[in-house]
Amino acid sequence: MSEPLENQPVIASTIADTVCSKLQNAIVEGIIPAGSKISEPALANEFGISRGPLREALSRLEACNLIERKPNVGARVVTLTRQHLVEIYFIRESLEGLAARQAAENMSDKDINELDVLLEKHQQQIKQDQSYYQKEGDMDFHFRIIKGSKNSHLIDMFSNDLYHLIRLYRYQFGMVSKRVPRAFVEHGQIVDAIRQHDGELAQFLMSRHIRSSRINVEKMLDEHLAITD
Amino acid sequence: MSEPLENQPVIASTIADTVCSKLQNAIVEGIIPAGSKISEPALANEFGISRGPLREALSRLEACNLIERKPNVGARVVTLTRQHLVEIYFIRESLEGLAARQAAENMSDKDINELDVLLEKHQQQIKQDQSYYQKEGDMDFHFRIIKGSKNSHLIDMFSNDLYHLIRLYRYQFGMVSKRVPRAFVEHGQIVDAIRQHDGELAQFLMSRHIRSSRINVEKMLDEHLAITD
DNA sequence: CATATCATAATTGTCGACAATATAGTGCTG
DNA sequence: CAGCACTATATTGTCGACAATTATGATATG
Repeated sequence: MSEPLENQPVIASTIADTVCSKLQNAIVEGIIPAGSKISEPALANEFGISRGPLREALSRLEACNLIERKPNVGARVVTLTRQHLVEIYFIRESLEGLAARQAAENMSDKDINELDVLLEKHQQQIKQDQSYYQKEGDMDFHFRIIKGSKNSHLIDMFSNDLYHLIRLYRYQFGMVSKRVPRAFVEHGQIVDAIRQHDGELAQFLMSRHIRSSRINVEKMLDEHLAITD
Repeated sequence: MSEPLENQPVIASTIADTVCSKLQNAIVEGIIPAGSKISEPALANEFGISRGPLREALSRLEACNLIERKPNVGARVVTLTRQHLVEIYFIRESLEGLAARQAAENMSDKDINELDVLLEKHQQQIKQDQSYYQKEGDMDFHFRIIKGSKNSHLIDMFSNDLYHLIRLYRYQFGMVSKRVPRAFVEHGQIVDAIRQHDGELAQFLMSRHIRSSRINVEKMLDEHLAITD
């Protein structure tokens, strides 16, 4: 982590906000490695700010579960474990199922058309840069559905917590999956269900989509661990 | 809010932690009213602390969605709305369904026995103080199931976010429901399903349990609003 | 009288220093 | 040489003061 953390794109108003966003990206991208200790004086110095706003930023990082803090000891970037990843998948299977259902009930035709546009864009991306799609494109789609649910608390939970963790694991475990084409097809099915305002079907498809993804990831992790160990 | 906020029971290590807990209770119990503005100097003074740790506490309150903060403007206690409450119920229906399923899969016999004890205790409480049961007893049960899932991230999400919001709405909207006996029976059914390690059934029962509760609350709110408006 | 403008006051954001706690290293003892 | 105690160092927690921003209120103007 001897890299320029202080120049990373972001638009915010308070220093704590800015720094928080930069740190989020830095952690997700591994510039600050998982499990590493965070020194307040060092970081504050690196950003050229005081420890006050830095601590505020750390508070928010703790809230989105990117770091863990112990009183009088300090903060560490979370460690990535298979178990934690699987836990998140189960939660997503449940929550995004709900999101899809409510999206089918609450999305306007305009919203849905924009979803179509997104899918089309993704279809192009897949041919070019599977890695990018897998990291960000897929996330775009899922987040769009969440927002489509119009359930503001659900949207909040995602934005503050799961969003960053999902990105974190994607970047750090970053394994290219053969499931990308299949997943893309499933996205299409989900959008179809939403278009027909079939909440039950959308929920079923989304839950199964994420469940399949989880099983795939579990399999890949098992193989990978079997090799590295 | 001219009441003694500073003497409320809590055990923690850092000042920010202590104050955070006290504020959580104060907000839940309405000592600091919903929607009211929070003055940092005033509160810090009331607790006899500096603004530093107070701001740290406010950060955490924001994380558990008890207050909202705008940069350069300040913090307000969240306002309670019917829509928000319903959103939370949908999320609970989804998440606690998952929790019940995983609890059925992961709870030990010892855990389940303790659940039985809890139910027995509740049976006594119902006869004595329905109000207390409805506020805290019911919460105890649901939280116990969450913990039983052994899904640490799920437990975290509840502890930091939903737990306080549920209590908040219970206390502030505090309406006595005729559903208490019925709900208690449903709790028993859920425990039975968990005892048999029937995850699917436990999930179904828990989701339906919360759905029923939501519908009941919606009905009561409609009636109540019809009267007050 | 209502509205806009400006000066004042109050509140939030940020900083640097001090106190309390934990970590690291050294020396001592078995 | 291993393990423990103690000292020294570094880190975190807390405080009070200053800077930047926003809210308030008085005055002037249409």
